[in-house]
Amino acid sequence: MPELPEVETYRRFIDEVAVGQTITGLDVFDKHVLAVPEDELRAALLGRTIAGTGRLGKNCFLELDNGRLLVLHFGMTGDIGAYRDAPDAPRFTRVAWQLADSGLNLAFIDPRKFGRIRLADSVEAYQKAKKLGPDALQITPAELHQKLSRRKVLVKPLLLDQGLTAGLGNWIVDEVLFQASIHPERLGNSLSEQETTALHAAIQQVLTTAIQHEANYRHFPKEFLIHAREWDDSATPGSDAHTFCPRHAAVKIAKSYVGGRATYTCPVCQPAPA
DNA sequence: CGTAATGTTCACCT
DNA sequence: GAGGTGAACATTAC
Repeated sequence: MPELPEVETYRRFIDEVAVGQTITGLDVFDKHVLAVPEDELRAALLGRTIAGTGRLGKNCFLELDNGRLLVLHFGMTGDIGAYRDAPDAPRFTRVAWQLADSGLNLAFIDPRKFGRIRLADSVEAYQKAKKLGPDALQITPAELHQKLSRRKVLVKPLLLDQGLTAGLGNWIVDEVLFQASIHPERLGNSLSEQETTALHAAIQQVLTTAIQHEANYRHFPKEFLIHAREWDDSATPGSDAHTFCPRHAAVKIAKSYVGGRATYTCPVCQPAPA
């Protein structure tokens, strides 16, 4: 799940559950998701109070009272949760933090274990170390245009590149390109300023809409392409209406692979480059 | 049983 | 260096 809107939703959850709380315990059920030695993590966290939260792209920050950061990246299947008693720990909880005041445990849940937990000295240091570009909600139209226009690369992989802008994932890139009527195989340097402007507006619109719906894709507006993705089949068995373009009732959404990733497009809305 | 999967990274090739 | 391709990671769910 975790693209920018999910991570923002997790951040808000952590903000409500954990800010102001002191960390009194760390449970590591599977150290595979730790990118720092467990001892170091324990020493850095125990007794510290969570002063606030932050987010950059798909990375979530818990700001400690000494200025350091606990950084959560959720990989492909990560999630966040809370529980009071050990038997109630969500399935696939890999790490949990005991919060003194509420008695709750904050859970890092990750079935596939591609997520990672690390420490950082500051957002800037982390951003530099991981070579992350500006957050997808912060990048300006001019910046986006400049970055795209310098590269002779397919626009879809470009938008997925966290160094160009941070936070866009596979589903959202497809949605954004559909909303902006741009084919994913257009080259970055082939986009007009007008197209980049439309792209920027689509990024803003899709992300803010997704966040409003707490990243629950099934609640997205019906003019969103996302409903054409295969996973919606299981949500609405027997119906195939959703496999058509929201703007062209007779046009089937096409599935292909761009940059090695499953890609959905409307052949009419998004004409392939010559 | 086979297949695909929301992310990231690295090796290897042109 | 730039860009493309494919695999690997670990595991579930369909």
